[in-house]
Amino acid sequence: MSNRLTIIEIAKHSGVSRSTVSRVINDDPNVNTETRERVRAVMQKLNFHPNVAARGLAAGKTRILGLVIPMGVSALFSDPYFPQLIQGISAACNQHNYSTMLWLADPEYERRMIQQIVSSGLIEGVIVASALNDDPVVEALMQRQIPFVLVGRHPTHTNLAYVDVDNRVSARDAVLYLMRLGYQRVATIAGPHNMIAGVDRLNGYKDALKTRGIAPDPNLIAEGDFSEGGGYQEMQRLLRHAPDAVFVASDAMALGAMRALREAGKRVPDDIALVGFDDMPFAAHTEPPLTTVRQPIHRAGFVATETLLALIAEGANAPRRVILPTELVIRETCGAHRASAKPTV
Amino acid sequence: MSNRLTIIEIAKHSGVSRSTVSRVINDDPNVNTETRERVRAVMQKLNFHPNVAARGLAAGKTRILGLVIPMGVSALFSDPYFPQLIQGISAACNQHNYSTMLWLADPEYERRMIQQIVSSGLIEGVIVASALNDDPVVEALMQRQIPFVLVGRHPTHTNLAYVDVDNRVSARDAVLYLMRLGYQRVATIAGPHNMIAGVDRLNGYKDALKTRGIAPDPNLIAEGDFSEGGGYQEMQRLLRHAPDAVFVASDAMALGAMRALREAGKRVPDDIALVGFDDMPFAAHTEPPLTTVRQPIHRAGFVATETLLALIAEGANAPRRVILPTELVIRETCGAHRASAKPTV
DNA sequence: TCCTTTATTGGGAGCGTTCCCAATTATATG
DNA sequence: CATATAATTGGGAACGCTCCCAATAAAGGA
Repeated sequence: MSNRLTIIEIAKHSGVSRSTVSRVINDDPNVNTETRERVRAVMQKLNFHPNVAARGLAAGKTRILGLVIPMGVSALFSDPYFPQLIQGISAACNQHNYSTMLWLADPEYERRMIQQIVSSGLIEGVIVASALNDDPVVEALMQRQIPFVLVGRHPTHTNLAYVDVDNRVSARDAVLYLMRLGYQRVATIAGPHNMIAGVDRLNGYKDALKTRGIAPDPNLIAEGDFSEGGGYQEMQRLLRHAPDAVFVASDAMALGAMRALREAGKRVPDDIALVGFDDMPFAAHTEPPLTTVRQPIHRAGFVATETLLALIAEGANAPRRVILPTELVIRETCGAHRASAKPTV
Repeated sequence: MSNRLTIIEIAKHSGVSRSTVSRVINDDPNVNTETRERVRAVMQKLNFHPNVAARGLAAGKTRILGLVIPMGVSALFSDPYFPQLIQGISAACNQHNYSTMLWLADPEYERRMIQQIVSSGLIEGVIVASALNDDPVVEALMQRQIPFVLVGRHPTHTNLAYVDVDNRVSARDAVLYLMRLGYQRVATIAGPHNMIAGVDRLNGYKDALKTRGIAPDPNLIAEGDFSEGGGYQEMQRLLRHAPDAVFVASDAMALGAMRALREAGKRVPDDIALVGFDDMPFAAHTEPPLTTVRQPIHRAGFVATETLLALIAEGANAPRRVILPTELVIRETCGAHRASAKPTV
């Protein structure tokens, strides 16, 4: 706080001008090698680091990115999705020498916050995680022309930059897999309809049915909220319609579903098979271990960051869309390893 | 980015000087009420927000806090502890109109990062979550005289500001509770010895033994790393020494312990009772539900933030230490509700 | 050797605020 | 009504840096 070290001090100590020091800091090639070394040494010795606010003001570059996590999905924040995402983002930031500013968009403060982000002039770009379908953050960002990338595609603005997995195809494949295992009444606990990942996965489920020429049965389709509690609740409801397998759109919900099944005295997978989505760390340790669609969350964060950086550096002609691959991780809840499993294909 | 709105534009539009606009922005009382309203209206209409970097430069106040999460505890980041903490911090920040900057202190970049934080001049103070015992972040912060508060007390620098729960007493009470339930061979899976919470809880365990005049048996003391995997592993080891109850220093480890017990064919709590620590959201949903020490993590984040803000505002004479209460949440893994439980007190 | 080109360096101006002091106006006091 | 006092306002300077252009030194070519 007090009398901070400035570029001028460094200049004095190394017998050059303020400008030269600035050049050294910014790796400008137009500096004599010897001079550069000398200045560097002084900076090191005095443990000098340029003032970010001043650089931001003078150059408009702050090396700071914003990360917005809408709190409509607050419940979600208690599952490991966001931590993993944040780790990915953070890793990329470290690598590129950027820092991250975090906003949990508490709805009450949301508007104010958006303004702050967008107008602070502090931030070079923004990553928006799991936006709701009609998220005002996205609108504000578009309006202000701040570079930003979504984690998860946007339902209506299709040409925004984003990184995502192919939720629809992944879901379809998972359901088809269950069907190949011989299950006849495959239900789903979908994600909320106001999140694109939720609807995409539901559509994938329907695609699978269609492929097999089966009409979707509303009784076999439940809508959860991606949380454990939601999965528990919806599974109880589904139970009344006797599915023999359930595609659950998140591992957290699958956890809840398993709890409901346990309480109902149903065995997994013998009575009802389950496939989850996410491959959260705990999925390998449930009883029995959960078959699930693995999505590379950490990687998504990493890639989103790099995409954003590219967007900032290259403007509109940077690559804008990345689809990351998923993988069906076959463990035990799908019953693939049972004797009684009867693959039909 | 381009031609941003500045205070001067606002001044022109409202027919006053730059200074007056600045006064309005900063709620300086020396402004005519009428003028104030007028300026406010203009700002609103033009959707003006002052440039953070400029304010930071001119006034040294940025309304930005730093949050450092040392990545030595990276594994931890996959359990809901940090999300809850972050939510608490974020809530407090929103309330006080501050923002948070997040650093996951990847060891490799740790030094560089510290410098950045500390010297960026961007940050008014720092919250350090779960510092390791010898964390260089803490040293750097002390040296640079940046206001900061720890979540979890520091082992050696006892007069640093922190918020914490009384891990030692809480652990002791939990263990005493198990003993009152009649268990004879109470073991523990402790946290890592390089984290103060780990050693405090272990000491609490030892305190309880001492109270009952029992010498600690090294065979009944395992050291985990606060992770599920660690709990699993350590429980397998403990099993060889036939404990009848285990105090597990984190819920995540308790989860792993339960998995180990399941695989070993032991029933909980009939064969071995368990008490965890944290009361993570999933603790209520394990099979059977986990008895555990609840600590108010969200609240800790909130209070830590307010403590930091006080520190920034009032300097050294702000309140510096907060101990938050814990609560033993009795569910089923402790066997309290069994017929076979035989309370001795 | 003189002139042109290139490599380095220096310094003024400006980024958008806040802070401080001086100026102006309104209000109160005798 | 004149003067002291309070309320309001304006503008210069500074915050620490980058950018741009001009200046100087070194090097190459005729």
